Amino acid sequence: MAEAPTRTPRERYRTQVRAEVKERAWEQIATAGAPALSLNAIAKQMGMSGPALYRYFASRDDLMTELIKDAYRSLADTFASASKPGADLAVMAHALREWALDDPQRYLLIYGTPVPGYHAPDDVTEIAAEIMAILLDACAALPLTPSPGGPATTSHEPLSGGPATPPDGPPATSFEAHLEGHREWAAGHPATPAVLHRALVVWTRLHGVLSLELAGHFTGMEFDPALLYAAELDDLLAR
Amino acid sequence: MAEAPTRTPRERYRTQVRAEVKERAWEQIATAGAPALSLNAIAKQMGMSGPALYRYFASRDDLMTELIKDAYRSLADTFASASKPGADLAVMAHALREWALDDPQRYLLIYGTPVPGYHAPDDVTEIAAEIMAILLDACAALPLTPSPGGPATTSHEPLSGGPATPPDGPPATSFEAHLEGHREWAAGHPATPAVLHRALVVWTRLHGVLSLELAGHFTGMEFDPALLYAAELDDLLAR
DNA sequence: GATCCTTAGTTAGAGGCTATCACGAACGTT
DNA sequence: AACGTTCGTGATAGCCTCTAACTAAGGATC
Repeated sequence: MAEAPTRTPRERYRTQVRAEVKERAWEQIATAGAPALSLNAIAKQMGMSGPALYRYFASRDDLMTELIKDAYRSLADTFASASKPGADLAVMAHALREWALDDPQRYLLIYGTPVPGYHAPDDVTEIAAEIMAILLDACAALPLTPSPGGPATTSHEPLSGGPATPPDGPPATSFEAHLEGHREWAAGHPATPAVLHRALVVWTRLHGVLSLELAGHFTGMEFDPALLYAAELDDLLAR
Repeated sequence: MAEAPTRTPRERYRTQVRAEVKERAWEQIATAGAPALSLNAIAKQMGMSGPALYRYFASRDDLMTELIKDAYRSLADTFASASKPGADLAVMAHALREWALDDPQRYLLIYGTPVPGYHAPDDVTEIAAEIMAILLDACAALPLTPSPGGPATTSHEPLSGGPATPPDGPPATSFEAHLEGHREWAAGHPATPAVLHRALVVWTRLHGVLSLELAGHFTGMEFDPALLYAAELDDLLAR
């Protein structure tokens, strides 16, 4: 979305064309899915013929990765602005859902089926890290009150957070112990293993509900996905 | 996978060719993704030219939906055989993960990005219902021991299961109350709202971890997804 | 066994797509 | 005014899906 500051009228025109191409691309993706995206069709829509667009995008894949980057950027921005005031995880989760429902295919472009060998370019993983940092902040700011964590009945380990394990205490579960030794992905962020665990769980659980909802796996069922999402969020905030 | 019992040698040959086509299709999907599936390429691989395969599959989409159905069938079968003895949810979850990792694109064909307007045919939704029934059985058989559910500190509602709400008691959370009025999707299954909720949560949480892992979103991070999956499963079994 | 019908496979072809190339036209700069 | 850069064109090659007409082979029937 954010192009370089246009100077000459030529650059101005160029960026304007690129933006229009992307716009039409998003329309195509929203209505027919990413695989149906066609540079050719976009060119015809814009009144020019076929190969003209190759002056603006090196290839179809090039356009795709740029769209993916824009999607990440958009997500990071909405995430950032939702966490502005007090880093409330609840409003972030709500913003995430709004953003996803606003354009399901955009969400799925990021979190849906990838092409098997795909490896995201560096600038994209940077934005992903930016998103993760925001999530970590929000999880670190979370009041890790005791709440559940009664005496563990079996070998089952509750998510840490009980009275015996304050937020900055030692890892309370084996996975958090594992995280203590594998936290390079959160390097630069002063988060305890419990916070890392919390962030991962927030991510996977919200994505789990959202993904199935967007893919239409709840359509036959009559319950309201929003309530399931809210229940999961509630459970995440309760512990 | 399960073709009709072949009688005449002609039918025999026909089903054999169809099976080989599907096999090659799965190879293509596994290596290049579903959008790259090409009837033409498969035909050439099999030594015949172009349109020959249209005698066996009405269209590319026809082949695709049949592959999707087979994927569902395969998942339902592994699920069923994993729940045979005592319907242990843990072994089912493990079987699910094994099945998914065995062919990520097959999993993603079911649970990944769909084409926007897609509506699954009836025989597919039937298999999906079959899978859900197995999951519901397993969740109903779960020992819903008290465990967490201490005094709810805020307005947050724990997943029901505390001493005050036995498995067959009244709904303990607002979402479960909602489910009580929207349980047509589990019609024919004598499950309490708490069990329905549990089934949905098992589904979404395991899918959340699995989906992100298969899509490669954990690759940059050094932790072991298997342990996160195990931790989530543990948490599901603990309550 | 000869006939006939069904099925399997062929080539040809329309129309879509990505992508490259060579050419002409417009533009801004010098 | 002349020049080099940039933009758009048509032509072309090579994929793809899918239809149509034709041929060859298989099985059933008389």
